[in-house]
Amino acid sequence: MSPRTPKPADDAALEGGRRRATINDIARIAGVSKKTVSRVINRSPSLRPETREKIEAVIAKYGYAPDPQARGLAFRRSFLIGLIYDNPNPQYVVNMQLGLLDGMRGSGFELVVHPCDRGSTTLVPDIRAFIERQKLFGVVLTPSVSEDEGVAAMLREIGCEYVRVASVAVDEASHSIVTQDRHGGLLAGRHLAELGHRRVGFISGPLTFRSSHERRGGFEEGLSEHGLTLAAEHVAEGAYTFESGLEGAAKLLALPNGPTAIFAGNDEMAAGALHAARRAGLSVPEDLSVVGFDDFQIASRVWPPLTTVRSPTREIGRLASEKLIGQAGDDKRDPADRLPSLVVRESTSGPRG
Amino acid sequence: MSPRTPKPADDAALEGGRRRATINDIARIAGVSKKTVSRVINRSPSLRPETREKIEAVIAKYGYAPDPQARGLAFRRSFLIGLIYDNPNPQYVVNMQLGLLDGMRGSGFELVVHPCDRGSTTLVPDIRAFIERQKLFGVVLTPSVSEDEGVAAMLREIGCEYVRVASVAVDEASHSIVTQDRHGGLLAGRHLAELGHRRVGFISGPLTFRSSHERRGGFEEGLSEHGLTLAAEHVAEGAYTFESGLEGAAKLLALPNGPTAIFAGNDEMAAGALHAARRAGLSVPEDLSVVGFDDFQIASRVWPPLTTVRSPTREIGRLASEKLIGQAGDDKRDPADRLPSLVVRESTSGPRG
DNA sequence: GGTTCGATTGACACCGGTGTCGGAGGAAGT
DNA sequence: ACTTCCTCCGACACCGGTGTCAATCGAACC
Repeated sequence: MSPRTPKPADDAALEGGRRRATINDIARIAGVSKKTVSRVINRSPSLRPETREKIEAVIAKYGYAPDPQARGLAFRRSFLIGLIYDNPNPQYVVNMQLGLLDGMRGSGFELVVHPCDRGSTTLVPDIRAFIERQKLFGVVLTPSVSEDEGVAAMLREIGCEYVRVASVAVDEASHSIVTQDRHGGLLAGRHLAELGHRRVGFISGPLTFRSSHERRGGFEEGLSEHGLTLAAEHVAEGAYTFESGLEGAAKLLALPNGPTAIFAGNDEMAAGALHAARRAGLSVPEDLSVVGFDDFQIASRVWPPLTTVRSPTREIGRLASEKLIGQAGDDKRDPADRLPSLVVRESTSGPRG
Repeated sequence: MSPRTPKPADDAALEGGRRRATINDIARIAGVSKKTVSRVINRSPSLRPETREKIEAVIAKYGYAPDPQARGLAFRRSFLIGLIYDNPNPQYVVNMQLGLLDGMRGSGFELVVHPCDRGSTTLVPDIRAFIERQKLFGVVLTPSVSEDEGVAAMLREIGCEYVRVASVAVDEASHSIVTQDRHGGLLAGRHLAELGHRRVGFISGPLTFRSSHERRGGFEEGLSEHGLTLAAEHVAEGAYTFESGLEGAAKLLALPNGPTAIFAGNDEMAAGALHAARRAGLSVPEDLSVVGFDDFQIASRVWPPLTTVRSPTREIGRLASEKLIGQAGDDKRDPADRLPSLVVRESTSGPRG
């Protein structure tokens, strides 16, 4: 009937917690304009401390939190972070998500996931539509989409914040996080060399992945520290899949003077190598040592448990989201936490005899 | 200088694709009010077909898509779906996410992930804050949070749409998707009985998970079809973890007249059972048959590859999101697709002798 | 032919925030 | 005492949609 509901009724709902407070409520109760409340929310410096405190008290009392949608509408930008990935390994994806969420906690941002297919002809427009539709604040890209320059160019063009996680610096420092895969490969190479192996093999990931080259490069570096080299015929090209690891290892083991140790580009392929060894009647580690990469769950579930390189995926994820929302800065943690490390289990030993 | 920028300049940006069209642009160009454009977006029935077509043509020409934030603000509800989970298995989580995205494709909704800890004392308020902050359209809950009545009560109280994925109907049909774990257990029981085993063991998941009871119940049902029963001393309580599977199996294998076959509540525990058998000097399947549940990657990576029950997680996820956004209905797929199925590999055979 | 009525459509306020700009008020300068 | 300047704050429009309600229109009615 009456043109406007009387305010007291609204306030009752507010007090009772049946209605969330809005900026108007806070402004009215604190006796200021909504713009001033907005200034408190956005940490504007030009505010008298008393005013700020008065408003903060009211905000605290009513548990007010600004509506991200309304704020986003006015800002022309949402408070959502997109994770764009094409890595099919579930554990990688989940660890990355957990890390991203670690870095976003308490920031008011949310994580929206967006798997994609790098082989798709509509990759770039699809990602673009995703970003523009939701007016994403920014995106995190992981390998191998993170290595796609077409996608990166589009992101720059539309002015979307982004962080690319990759095994080498594929972009300027503010836009990339490097995973130091080379260092991981080096640890694997050193380990096998130190155990006394002379003939070692390598099963690479797909050559379209930078990490394949980095892991191999580091591996060769580790070997060379001990005067060893990686013979070309002892390298098999895999695809980061179990089956490709099985086939690659089978090929190497069929060689007349094959390797006594194999470094596989990831745990999945190392598990395949274990199966290949079993089929060839070889026991691990006595007849063949195997080293993996990632230290995902599978590494400790297979038999024998895999010696592998642990990659700090979750930590990397945390860094990525912190960098994206500009909360980086005072990172007091040891940078060594971000380096891959070697986890020695039972799949490696010195060569027989 | 001038109070308003002349429109022509804006239109140039629009034509050039440098500016996204808004409802105002469409209305102006189509020569109608924005409210009428809004009506075509929302499929309002009271619109003359010619008007609708005229507007749709303009929308198509400019590739207009409504801004979810603005729409959400007016609707007091976002177009985000939350996935709330506490299942620590990466593959489960990723498959579920993929399934949810399958069901949401083209609907304009996005998926926001929210892992949680069911043991936390602030579980309910945390989830509530998550939902209210983003004004989520709805949420999907997976085990075991999906079985929490406190969470469900809160969801009903705040009027949030939700779908609970669980192994039994924990809520009314419109709010739950049941995974038929009992049927999966039955397949495992039948399989082992048909192979000729007489003494079989079971390693359960945590008793706080409904699925633990369902899988066991189905298993016993399958056994009983062949006149077998599950002896109480042949049951070990696990926790769905590799280690608990290892310990549980070790306990059963140490029994004087232990089981010749073990059904583990999931693949992780089955992998643990494999390790326990190896440590006990038993070979699988000759001395011990092992059956898992889930058919995650690990099942085919261990040695011997596991006979296991495949759960259609991705399919379940698709159903969940379709139900949530009300796109269910004409599902012409075979309902049998949603039933667990048995995948026979090399970890099972008849008992020795 | 005037009236009634349902089907279409538009004007306007509103969702809950932010940007712009101008005004009030006190301190400092002359 | 009168400017001048700076600090702090509010009025108002706007972001891009939707809800409400009234206006318009042609067809059907008496």
